[in-house]
Amino acid sequence: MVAMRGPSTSYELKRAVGHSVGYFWPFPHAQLYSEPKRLVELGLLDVIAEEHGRRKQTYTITEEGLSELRLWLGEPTTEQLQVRDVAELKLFFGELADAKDMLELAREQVRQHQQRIAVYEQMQLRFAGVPGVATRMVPLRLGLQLERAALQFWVEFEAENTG
Amino acid sequence: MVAMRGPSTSYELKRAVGHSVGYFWPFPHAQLYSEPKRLVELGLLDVIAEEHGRRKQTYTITEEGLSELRLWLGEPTTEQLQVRDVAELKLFFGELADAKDMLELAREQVRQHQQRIAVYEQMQLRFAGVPGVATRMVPLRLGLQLERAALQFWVEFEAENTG
DNA sequence: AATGGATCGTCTGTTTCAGACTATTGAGGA
DNA sequence: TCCTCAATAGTCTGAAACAGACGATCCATT
Repeated sequence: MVAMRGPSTSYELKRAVGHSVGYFWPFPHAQLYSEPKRLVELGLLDVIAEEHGRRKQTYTITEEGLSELRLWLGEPTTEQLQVRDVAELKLFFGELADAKDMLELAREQVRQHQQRIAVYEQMQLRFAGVPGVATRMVPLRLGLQLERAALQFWVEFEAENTG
Repeated sequence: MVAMRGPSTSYELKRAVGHSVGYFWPFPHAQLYSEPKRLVELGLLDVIAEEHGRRKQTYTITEEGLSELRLWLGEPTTEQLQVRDVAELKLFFGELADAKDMLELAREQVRQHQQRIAVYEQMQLRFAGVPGVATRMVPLRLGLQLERAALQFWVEFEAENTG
């Protein structure tokens, strides 16, 4: 996260993460403050303490940090994709639920996924022309694909279960 | 989870969960032992202590538990779908990585998603004819759709970044 | 009798997480 | 000028989630 935009403060990271990774993999901002500290101790980040009488720490990645990062990028990825979706969880109990409830669930999911897709498409548009950002948009495309797949599923489900 | 199959032990749940929800939303089995206890205290489950000299607790859902469950199923679902995928995370740093590494990442992802899809399709086939299980297969379909979307993405990505 | 696999369950320590809480800064209006 | 409010910057706490080692037991084979 750090390296991509040059030196950053935790707050800046928080914002950057907020509308990128954070969209599909949210995590509490407090970690954006505690993690850098850990990484500094490991020698992977440096602090460029500045202005404002000690508040506002700016971090840069060190050479070592960068090579660690690249190492990680080159490692095989064994973890499976995880999907956490309480809607899907509810689906597991479909038999027990009111048909009405499941239908409402589907409708709501359709709404939410449509909305999310709209947001993603907005982002794509906004950054479409900007040079250099192109590669950063790649993960967004995956997110979009997944959202669309989910949307399609719920639309079908709704159709099947409608009167 | 409990209600769908009638009274169960934690171990049975562990297995059942293992090849259903657990596929896309894994969690440690220890919770399958601690949670029921909590739910018993809340009056949502009953213990049918049996045989084996006190080991092996069998749980049933109570009337109250069932109505709580139904209540939950009827509640609006506000949580967004979460996707945790370290491959996608790595993609965010694509600029910094070796092109080679990203290509290998893509290839590996293609492999993994194909394999996962195969497993899901197997499951679908196996339970295709079995009566009563039909509705239980619904969430699987969503999982399958998502996997296919991911696969498609990585295939495209690989194509774009090859030679 | 010994092995080993499936069953059954506990325990420990670490991470993650949600979200409340505190401060500071800077811009704009009364 | 002073006030207020939003944005910025960061800490803290307690609760859940998590990984994974560990301890038992049962049962079928060798």
